[in-house]
Amino acid sequence: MSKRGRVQLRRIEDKTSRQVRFSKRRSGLFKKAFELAVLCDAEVALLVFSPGGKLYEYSSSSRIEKTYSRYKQFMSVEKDANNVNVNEDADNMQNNCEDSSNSNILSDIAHWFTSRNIDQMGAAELDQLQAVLMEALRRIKFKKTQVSPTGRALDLNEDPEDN
Amino acid sequence: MSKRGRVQLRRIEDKTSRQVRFSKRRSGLFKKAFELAVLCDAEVALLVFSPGGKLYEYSSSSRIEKTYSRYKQFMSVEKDANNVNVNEDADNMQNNCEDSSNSNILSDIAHWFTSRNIDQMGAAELDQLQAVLMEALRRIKFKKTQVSPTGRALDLNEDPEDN
DNA sequence: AACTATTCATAAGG
DNA sequence: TCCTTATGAATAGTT
Repeated sequence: MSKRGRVQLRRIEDKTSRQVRFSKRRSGLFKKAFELAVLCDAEVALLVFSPGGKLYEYSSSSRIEKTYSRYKQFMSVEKDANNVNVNEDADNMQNNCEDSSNSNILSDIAHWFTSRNIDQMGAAELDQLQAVLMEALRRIKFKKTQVSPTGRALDLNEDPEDN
Repeated sequence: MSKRGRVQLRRIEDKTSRQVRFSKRRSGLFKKAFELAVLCDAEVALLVFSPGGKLYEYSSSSRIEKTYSRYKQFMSVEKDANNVNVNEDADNMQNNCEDSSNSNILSDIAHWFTSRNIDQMGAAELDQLQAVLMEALRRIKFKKTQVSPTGRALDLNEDPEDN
């Protein structure tokens, strides 16, 4: 008997034993995830792809998507809270308004995309999404008239009103 | 000394010990997740919300979003495979292709929006984002010609065909 | 937060 | 893949 139990924390090169360890550790991990959720009343979502590309999932809530939405929302709130007026060089009231409108629109779109699949949308939702996307495009165009980081001035189909 | 280590698999009622258990088990779980990813070369994403609403996350890939996109894609492929032709009135090969392309584009856009703030993008990124949005709009329009759940056919006059 | 008795997870082998 | 078992790891209860 050689030494058992010890673990070297690096990728197991032998394919067979990697596969075996994956099975064992995967079940252990999912068990722990489940226990954490039950014992501690936590919301847990776990996604695992095996090296072979097979999917294993666990979610303490009804669906992974639900937890992921909560995650996205959490992140966007964090971002909004941290990001308050970072880039202030050539700003004025109007500029600030533009910027925060951009952020809101982006959040809205991100939320749209993650909460719904386009394949499941009806005509009304498609209309709404289309409107939001077009608005986002409008803002991008506007933004392009404001900045030209690569040096060259960008052509503008909207206001030639730069900082 | 009473019996140690033994676990009853149900919610811990005492708030303090639930909190303590949560901390301990959470770090154990994250460690295991990390080890599985490294040892077995798996892709792992883990989201945990504590009962108090605090977020803990781990992803073996660069971002949770990436793994989630893969998950969505996996699911939609599964769905296609299991569900062969469920809503099939006017479908053909091209239709199916369109649908899976939609999913991919949505994931990409969602990822864009959540990983970057438009205010921080340079011209090149704005170009790229604009292209992606326009492609999304194109697909929405295509979709609209296919379905009209509310009865009416939808017109499409907007084409932000410039840069 | 640190300790320790105990249970749990699992590596190696069959 | 499943079973066994020695060993290391995790952790519940205590301080």
